[in-house]
Amino acid sequence: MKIATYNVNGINARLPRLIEWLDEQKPDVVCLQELKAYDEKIPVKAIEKAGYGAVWHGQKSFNGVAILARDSQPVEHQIRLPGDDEDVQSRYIEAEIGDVIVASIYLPNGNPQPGPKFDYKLDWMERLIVRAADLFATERPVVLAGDYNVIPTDEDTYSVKAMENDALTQPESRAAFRRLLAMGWTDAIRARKPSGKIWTYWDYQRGAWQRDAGFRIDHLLLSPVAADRLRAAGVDKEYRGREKASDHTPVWVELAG
DNA sequence: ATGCCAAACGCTGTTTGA
Repeated sequence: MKIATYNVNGINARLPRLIEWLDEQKPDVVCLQELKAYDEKIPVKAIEKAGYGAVWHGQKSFNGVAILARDSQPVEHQIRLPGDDEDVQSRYIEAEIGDVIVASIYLPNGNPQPGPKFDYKLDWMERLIVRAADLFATERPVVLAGDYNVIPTDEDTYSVKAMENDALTQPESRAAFRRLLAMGWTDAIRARKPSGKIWTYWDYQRGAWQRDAGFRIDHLLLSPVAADRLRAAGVDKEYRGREKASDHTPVWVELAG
C-alpha cells in the first residue's frame, strides 16, 4: 500500500500535473494540501475519472486539504483539529482507508516570527499533538502525512543561515515536532535514510530549484504498527522540475499489506 | 529593507503566502 503526501499549491492550477502523477505513480492513498479552493471548486469529477475516491475540506483561496484513495472511498473521521472553535482554517482532515487511518495535515507556516502567525502555528501544533495522542492510543496503523512547515534538523535545509530567522527552523517549532516524534511516531523518510540531504520543497524564487536550494518539510509519521509495515519511502523529486510544478513535490511510503 | 515567484480573485492590479 503506497501512501503519499503532496502539497499541490492550488488544485485547479495543478490539476494536469496531479492527474499525470496519479496515472504514473498510482499511489493507493494521497494526502493533498493547499487546495486553495472552496468545496464546490474541488475538481472531484476529474479525480474520480482518474480512479480515486475523495474526501476534502476546502477553503476559498487558501489552505484546503483532501484525502484520495484509489478504487475506494475514504471514510471521513473528522475535519479540523479539536480545541479551538475560533479556528476556521481548513488544515486537517482524517479518514480511514481499509485498516489504515490517515490524516492530511497542512500545518501553519508561522511567518513572520515572532508574531500572531507564529503563535497560531505553535497553538496548532499543540492541538495536533493532542489528536496524535488519541490516534496513537488506538494502536492501529496510522499515517500522519502532510506539509508540516517544520524543518526538523539543520540537515534538512540547504542553508541553516538563510533559514535561521524563519518560523520553520525555530527551536519552538522543532521542539513541538520532536515531542510528536517522542510519543513514538516514526519519521518515515528519516527511518529509511537516516542522514543526507533530502528536499521536498524548493522555493519558486531566486532559482531555488536550479540551485537545488530546498528543504524537507513534507513528512509522513507512522504509528508503531504502521512503522512495522514500512517497506520503502521516497520523494518523487522529478515532478518539481516539470512544467507548472508545485513548489512541493510528492513524498511517499510503501507499507506491507 | 525589499523584491525575487506563483496563485486566487476579479480586473489589467492587489492580496497572501512561503
